[in-house]
Amino acid sequence: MIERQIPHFDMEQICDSGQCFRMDKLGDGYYRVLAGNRRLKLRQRTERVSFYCSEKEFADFWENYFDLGADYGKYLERIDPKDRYLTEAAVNGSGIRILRQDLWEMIVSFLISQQNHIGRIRRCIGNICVRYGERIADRNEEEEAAEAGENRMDGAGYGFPTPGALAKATEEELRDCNLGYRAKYVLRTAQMVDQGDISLEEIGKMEYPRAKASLMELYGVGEKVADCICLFALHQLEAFPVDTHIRQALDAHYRSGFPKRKYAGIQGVLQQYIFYYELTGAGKQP
DNA sequence: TATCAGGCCCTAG
DNA sequence: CTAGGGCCTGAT
Repeated sequence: MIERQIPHFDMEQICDSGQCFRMDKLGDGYYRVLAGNRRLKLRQRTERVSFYCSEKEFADFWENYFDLGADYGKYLERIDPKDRYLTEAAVNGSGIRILRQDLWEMIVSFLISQQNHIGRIRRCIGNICVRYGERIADRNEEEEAAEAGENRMDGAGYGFPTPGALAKATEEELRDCNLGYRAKYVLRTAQMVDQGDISLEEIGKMEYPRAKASLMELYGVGEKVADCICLFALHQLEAFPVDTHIRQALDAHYRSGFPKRKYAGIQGVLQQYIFYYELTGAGKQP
């Protein structure tokens, strides 16, 4: 187990910020995180965080995943105190971090997220993991899960399916996973990637404008989804996804547009503060 | 019973 | 280039 004192880190906020659909509150400060074929349990009490994994796994993967090398105080300091709305939103969500997630996993997750509810998004993703993912739970974890009474098929024992695995699916199978009309988006995109029509490795090296444009060549990926992928997988903090919630917030508080110039390079972080504030904070109601 | 979710595709004009 | 219809499902 690894223990760390981490400023500006709040697992509950990260869970509810909606970047990751495979992260769960287990209660009593415990959380479960699934990423690719990895699985982590952790516990947070105030700023003290315990990671239940080896030093090596922490250093090789999770430290980077949670973006622990970044000083979010620097981002928060740049917020104009005269902007009361943004200041409140940032204080409200000051423990959010922009996770460094897998590119393919984000592509599929945000294809599924469109015009959809969080609960169903999570179910859909769980379904495709169970059906097309690799079994990853070891015996200990299975026993723990059973004890915790979480035996439902939520995909917690499975890794995220590869492009090849999803490319072999049929649209009907994916519809059975409850994807609805998004099934064809996931299928065609998986086939495009699997056949090498588009290289994820290349996209991973691109700067924001080219990466976004390339992602939008994928079937079912529009501007909003591309921005989510750029932000949550490529860690391009200049990406500023505008969904219906952000749209409403912008209309209400930034009639002349969000001051992207002023916040060059960190707009994505601020978008997360606003999104989380609109969803869970006082910004919820007009 | 309608509406609308963390949109996008496609077709008309 | 812009506008608008259609799309799975289910929570409210």
